[in-house]
Amino acid sequence: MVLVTIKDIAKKANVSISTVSLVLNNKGYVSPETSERIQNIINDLNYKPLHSARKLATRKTGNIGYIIWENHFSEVEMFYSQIFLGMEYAARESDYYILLTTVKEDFSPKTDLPRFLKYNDVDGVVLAGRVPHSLVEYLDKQRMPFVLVDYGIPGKIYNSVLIDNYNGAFSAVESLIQSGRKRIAFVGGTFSHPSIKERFRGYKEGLESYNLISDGHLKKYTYLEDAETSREIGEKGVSILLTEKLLPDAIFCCNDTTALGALTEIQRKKLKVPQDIAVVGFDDIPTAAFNLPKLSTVRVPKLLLGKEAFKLLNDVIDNPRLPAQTRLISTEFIKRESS
Amino acid sequence: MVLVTIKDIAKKANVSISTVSLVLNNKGYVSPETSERIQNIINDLNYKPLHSARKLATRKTGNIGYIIWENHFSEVEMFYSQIFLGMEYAARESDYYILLTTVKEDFSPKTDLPRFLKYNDVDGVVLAGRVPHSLVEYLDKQRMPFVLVDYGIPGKIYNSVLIDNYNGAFSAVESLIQSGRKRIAFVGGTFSHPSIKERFRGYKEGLESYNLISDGHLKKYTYLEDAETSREIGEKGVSILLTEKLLPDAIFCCNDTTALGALTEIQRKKLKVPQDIAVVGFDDIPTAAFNLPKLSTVRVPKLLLGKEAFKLLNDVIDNPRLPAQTRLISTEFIKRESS
DNA sequence: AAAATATATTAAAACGTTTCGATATAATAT
DNA sequence: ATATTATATCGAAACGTTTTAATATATTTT
Repeated sequence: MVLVTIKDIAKKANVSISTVSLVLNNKGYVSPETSERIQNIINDLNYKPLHSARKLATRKTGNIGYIIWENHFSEVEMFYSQIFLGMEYAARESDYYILLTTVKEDFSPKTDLPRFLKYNDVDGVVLAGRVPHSLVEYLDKQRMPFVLVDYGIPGKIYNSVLIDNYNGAFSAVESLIQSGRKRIAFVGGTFSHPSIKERFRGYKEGLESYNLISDGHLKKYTYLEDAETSREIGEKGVSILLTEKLLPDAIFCCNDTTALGALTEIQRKKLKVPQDIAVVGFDDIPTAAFNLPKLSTVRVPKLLLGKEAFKLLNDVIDNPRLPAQTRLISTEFIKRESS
Repeated sequence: MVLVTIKDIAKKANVSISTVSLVLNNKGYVSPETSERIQNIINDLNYKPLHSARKLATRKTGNIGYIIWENHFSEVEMFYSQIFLGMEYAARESDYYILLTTVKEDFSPKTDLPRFLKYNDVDGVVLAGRVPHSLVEYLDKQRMPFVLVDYGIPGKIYNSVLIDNYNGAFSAVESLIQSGRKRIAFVGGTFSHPSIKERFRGYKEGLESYNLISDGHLKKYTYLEDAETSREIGEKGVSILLTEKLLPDAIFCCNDTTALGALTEIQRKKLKVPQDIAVVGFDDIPTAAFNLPKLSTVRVPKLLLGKEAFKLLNDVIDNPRLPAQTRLISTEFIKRESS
């Protein structure tokens, strides 16, 4: 027998197809005895309902899309793969499959639409990280349920799962202060990314609440470059900060990648970490723990981000008219060797 | 109008559903005029055939699975994500979606089968890297078409796409020799992985063909540890090799991760790379280019691996009785700062 | 005791395709 | 002119589910 169908089960159980379908979806009324009998036969014959038939009947696709910026998947970052994995874990408890695809920086909805959107093969979409605004607008217009992860578009409110960047940064700075650091610098990239803006705010207000921010502090001890975050930015930032007469004694970087760049540059300048300068990052990418010295950082629970995004998306799919909501995921400061 | 169906197209074009289907799949005979007329209407109404209906009728799932070992996805390695991306690119030219999932080390077919296998939701599977043998046997027994990427099972011949590890290693060693190195060491991990075995063979025969391998050379200058490759192995390997009276002047590592570990340990011992010791890795993971010094390595074209795996799997799906074949992907030596 | 409701099961329609075989005409070979 | 073959189109069945409405019986409420 090549394929066991619902018909086979029905025949063997001496019931109609409908009844089998009812126990399959446990809907409606079916007596406990019949139900059990059918269940047993299903197990015996190892029957699995054919997805495509089911989808055709229910008019669902059973897929959800996961879209990230191509560079985020190609480059060093494991960040977005972890979010995906979190989603995949959550999806395993459900009937959904996740289709992962990437979009290019210069995305245009006319020409570059991911296949699963073009062919209507998903019931909803998760977008992680910086992502083309035109894509988000497109989804919104099409009334395709979607959730943003670790990103937001200024002036717009969408369903999203965000990192508690502010408190994460605040606690990192606080830890530096408590270990005696006084001149804490900031190195960061693209301010257009709201996460980074928030991290900067956490940094600033952390200093303020300990009265460690004098006039001109930010001017002296802040290096911001309007580019995608990278090791280079970290290196450049440090080499500029180290020209100050009064060296910073700690650097808070907008993420781990930047922090790793900062570390190499500091070491290249023959300074000791953490003795001369402490460094802390943000994200807790795997490399952070392997680096020398091991990088102190703010851990972002990536799997949880993915899981929460999946759950939120499901809520949105089930109830598309819900007002947009934001779920905040909190972080944890991890003290290692660099601070 | 909520959903455009083939019926709508047929009605508007004054033809039968069958004819529309024929142009959709360009099969059978349909006059150029009718065909064009139908095409235009399809475009006008932006009609997309419903996947689930199509799948139901054709008895295909339209999916292919991509399975990797969980650690390979969670850890630092971007290697397997890149292979996935190569597949995804190739899939975009086709009708297939790719379902990515991970399996655990202690996999058992009874309990841990990926959903898409359990529910028969894929037409074939690509397995990348080290992967549970029981899974491969299961697929083989089920006659599920599959392709191994960068892995093989001793004594078995399966459809696979492999890296030309031997020649890659050979050329790396050759390059070291040509830049004057004489005492070239090898540091590596799990010999149970056939790729590493091959890399070792390339290393050894490279030395032999230049007569650089004296009695006892391998004993002195080889560090092998039977564990998953890691930075730690690189560090440990170096710290042991550096106890030799006659220090090696170059180290060929079985992959970049190991090489990065080797580099940190060498630098920790206050030796200069490449002046005192040259280091070369294998794979060309993104970090290799960002490290200090930049790591010389053997580039493995990961996207190509993925693409080729996808193509081979398609061939196997179309013609399941084909004898198993192996496609070898060649590498390229990338000279950077570490050699 | 009748009416209303809860429980249990089913037949048949619907979901949107592909494909097989039938039919009809046009072009080519005998 | 007749028989073959190539071209063009279509009707109807099939793919394996879910769902709606109908039917029948059992239980509860009036």
